Amino acid sequence: MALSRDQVVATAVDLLRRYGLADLSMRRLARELGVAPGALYWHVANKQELLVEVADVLLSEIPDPRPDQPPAEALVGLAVAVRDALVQVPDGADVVGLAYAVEPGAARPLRALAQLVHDAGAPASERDEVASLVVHHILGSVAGQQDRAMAASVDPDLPAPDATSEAKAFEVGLAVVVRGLARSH
Amino acid sequence: MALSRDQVVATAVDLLRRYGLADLSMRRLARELGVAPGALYWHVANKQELLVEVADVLLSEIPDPRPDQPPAEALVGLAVAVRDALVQVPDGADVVGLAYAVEPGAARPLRALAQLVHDAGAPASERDEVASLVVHHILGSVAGQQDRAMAASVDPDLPAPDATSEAKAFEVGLAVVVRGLARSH
DNA sequence: TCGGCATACTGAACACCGTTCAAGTTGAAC
DNA sequence: GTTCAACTTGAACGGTGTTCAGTATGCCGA
Repeated sequence: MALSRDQVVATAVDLLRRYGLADLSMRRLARELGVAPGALYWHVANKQELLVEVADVLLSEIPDPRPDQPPAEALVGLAVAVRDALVQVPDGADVVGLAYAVEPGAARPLRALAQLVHDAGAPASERDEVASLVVHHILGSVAGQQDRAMAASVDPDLPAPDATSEAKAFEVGLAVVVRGLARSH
Repeated sequence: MALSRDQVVATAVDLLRRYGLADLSMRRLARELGVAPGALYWHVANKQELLVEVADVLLSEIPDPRPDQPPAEALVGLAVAVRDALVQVPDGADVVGLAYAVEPGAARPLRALAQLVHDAGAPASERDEVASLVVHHILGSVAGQQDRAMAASVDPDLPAPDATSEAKAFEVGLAVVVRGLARSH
């Protein structure tokens, strides 16, 4: 059976999940699919486009927030959910960061985040600015935790980061944002 | 005269400033110094270490905040100064982001930022968490602006980002953080 | 003045990378 | 059975970070 774009993207996601971004090369991906590297370029324009697609898949698995919660609570819940989804994936923050730079509103959870920022008190004119503050906080937190984990695995003198307290630290920053949001007008 | 570590780092900074991270390869750097690539490894353990040093130089040029301002104002001023310094350097956010991941408190301006976060109302237990929120906001904002500029230069249909309004957008998010920081009750 | 020695550097190689493209192979429609 | 598009190959182009045996340079004690 012929290769399909979806198959290429799905295998890329799998490779990322298992080995991280450094091992997600076009050549490695082709080998995994039993195909010559050039074949990938029939289905995908270049690696960057592929990674945007991969980011979409990662984000698409995050459920929508429940509509019955107060907005501030829903905002925190969704931000935590996005963070949780991305820490599981090696280099998840880098991949999504790239995609977010290309088009910030492409993925549904990120659009929902912007909406909740508005509902939680930001005027419409500041919605996207504050949403990107939250997104950067998520991506920075994920990248930081993963970098520290990586550093600790290389140099055993360094303390391995604890997932729970990293998550707590993230929520501290998030709470400041939510508080600042409530005090507009 | 023999090469020195400082000379290697300074030339790396220069190359970054002029051509960006993609053109800051060990080979290119060696060519610029009139030396074989292997020679660099006498002065620097690897590229990552070099980039951390480069980030230090970029940040070291940022002046300390004036001590007579109210903390919230000083915090905004310093954050804006750091942002301003980094937008001038192609891929400045990536380079500093890498260094920040390795050791968050290495550069003086970032330590000062954490101090000001405390002065502006964060309890000591939340100082570093909120500081990293601000740092991620800075780096995300810089990376975003530069990515959009890059995208616009490739595809002329896209709007070129306006530096002034990008800076304004950054300050909107920053203001939310500062507001959330001000002592509750 | 000579030998020895640390410092500094070269040249070549290793094992990769993303991307392009002429030429080849399929498989379905006519 | 032929034609035509869809798809794939194989080979190449021009890079990348890093290693390391060997070579040169300059200083220091004898």
